[in-house]
Amino acid sequence: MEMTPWYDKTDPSSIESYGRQMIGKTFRSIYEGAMASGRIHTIKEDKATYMARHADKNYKGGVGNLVEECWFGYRANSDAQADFPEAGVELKVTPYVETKKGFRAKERLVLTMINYMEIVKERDFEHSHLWEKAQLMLLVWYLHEKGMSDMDSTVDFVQLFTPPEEDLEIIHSDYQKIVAKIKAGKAHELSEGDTLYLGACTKSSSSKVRRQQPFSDEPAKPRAFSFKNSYMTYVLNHYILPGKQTYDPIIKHGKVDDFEDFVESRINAYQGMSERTLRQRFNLSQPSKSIYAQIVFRILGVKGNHCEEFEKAGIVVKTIRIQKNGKMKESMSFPSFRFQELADETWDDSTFGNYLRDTRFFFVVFRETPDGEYYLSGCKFWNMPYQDVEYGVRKVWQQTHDIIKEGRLVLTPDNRGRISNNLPNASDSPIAHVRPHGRNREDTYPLPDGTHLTVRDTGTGRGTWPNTTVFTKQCFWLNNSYILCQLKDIIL
DNA sequence: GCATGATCATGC
DNA sequence: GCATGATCATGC
Repeated sequence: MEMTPWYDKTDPSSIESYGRQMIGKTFRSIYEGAMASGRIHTIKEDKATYMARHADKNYKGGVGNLVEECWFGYRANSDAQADFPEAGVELKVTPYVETKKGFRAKERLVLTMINYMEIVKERDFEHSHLWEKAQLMLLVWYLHEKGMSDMDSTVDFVQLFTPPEEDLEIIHSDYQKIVAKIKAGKAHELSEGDTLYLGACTKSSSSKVRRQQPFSDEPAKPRAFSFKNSYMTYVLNHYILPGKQTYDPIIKHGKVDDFEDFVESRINAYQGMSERTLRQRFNLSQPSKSIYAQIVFRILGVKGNHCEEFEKAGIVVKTIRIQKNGKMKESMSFPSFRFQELADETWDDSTFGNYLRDTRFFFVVFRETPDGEYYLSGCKFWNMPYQDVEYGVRKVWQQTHDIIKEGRLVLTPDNRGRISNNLPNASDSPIAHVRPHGRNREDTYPLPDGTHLTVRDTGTGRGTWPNTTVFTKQCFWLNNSYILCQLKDIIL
């Protein structure tokens, strides 16, 4: 068997070029190669045990440990120290997935645990433990395919990565926001949506575990610094994969003190202008449904309805119209869910729960005046407060989940051709509800295997609706009254 | 006037 | 063609 040349562990580019020789190999073959070479002495287990352990979804080390042991030949450890201390390089083996729209990172990239008691003593970002870990990483990407063991995935890309200067500004201020929250005794209220590229993600073996924090008696969930999924998706598409289209950045050159402050003040410079005036100002032709979003992006000086920073941060722009009567006309909808997927999830790793935990929103508010025109009135970055997600939305989610999973869905046809259901309504919760969201009633998803709809016999319903195993697409909505309440501080 | 079921419209 | 954001419509 051919011996792969060893590498210089003090030299980043040597580590990278040695790492590149993994490209095209499966993790299984990396293991087999290591065993055949007789070079690796740290693995005492037999093949079957080792394989089973590393292929286990619950074994967090997974293929990362395998690469460390079998390719680079050092024993995997969870030391706080860098993986290649002499070179200052951290090894990260990370999956990506294929979607209908291209490729995205499968996960956030976990960098290092946050030690609440110690981090508040750190001098500054440049001297932080985090920066030590994140300033130079060897990213090893593999495609995760559904239903396939990662052992059979091949290494596709290997590349040294340092966050570019313009990202560093934002990462730096994310770090400060997280530390400030801990210093304010609010470690238990940390949320991934608080920040832009760098997040404080939960990290523990069970959702019950709690850690001590320095300035409050309230125990907090253990968390780690991570690059958000949206950021890693951008890194993958922008720096790793060739030929991906890019979006305009808002900050084109120079530095700004704080990204969000900058964006808010840009928008606020147009406060008080009507939709019509803004449309003329930016040469936008006929008003359409997306006119308000178009205005926002034109003000921010970017083409299209996307921008680089929002993509990286996973920021979702929501334009909000408040009517003369002071109410929001509509609640806020989200993508419809697949019933089977919802039934298979638990709250802690639910699609909707994670979306709310991870997403930062940028609300831009237009208000209707007595003349019937809408005027730009203000804006704010927002993410849902911890309690509202974990108690308020959770209740609605759980109720919906249980009804679908247990096959307790009941439809009641009325005498005007409409069919009501027993999923949580807006009047059942101050925060969220469930409503249809498809092309029309016939736009459906299948119900979980073995369940079907119960149609209540109301006299009009009998025999009208066949026993069916599909149901009109539904989604979670945030109540308009709730959103309005969250906007209180910017609505004069 | 609101709640809720139903549907439209745009962009990818 | 569909996902997603946005909006309509009507009975209570």
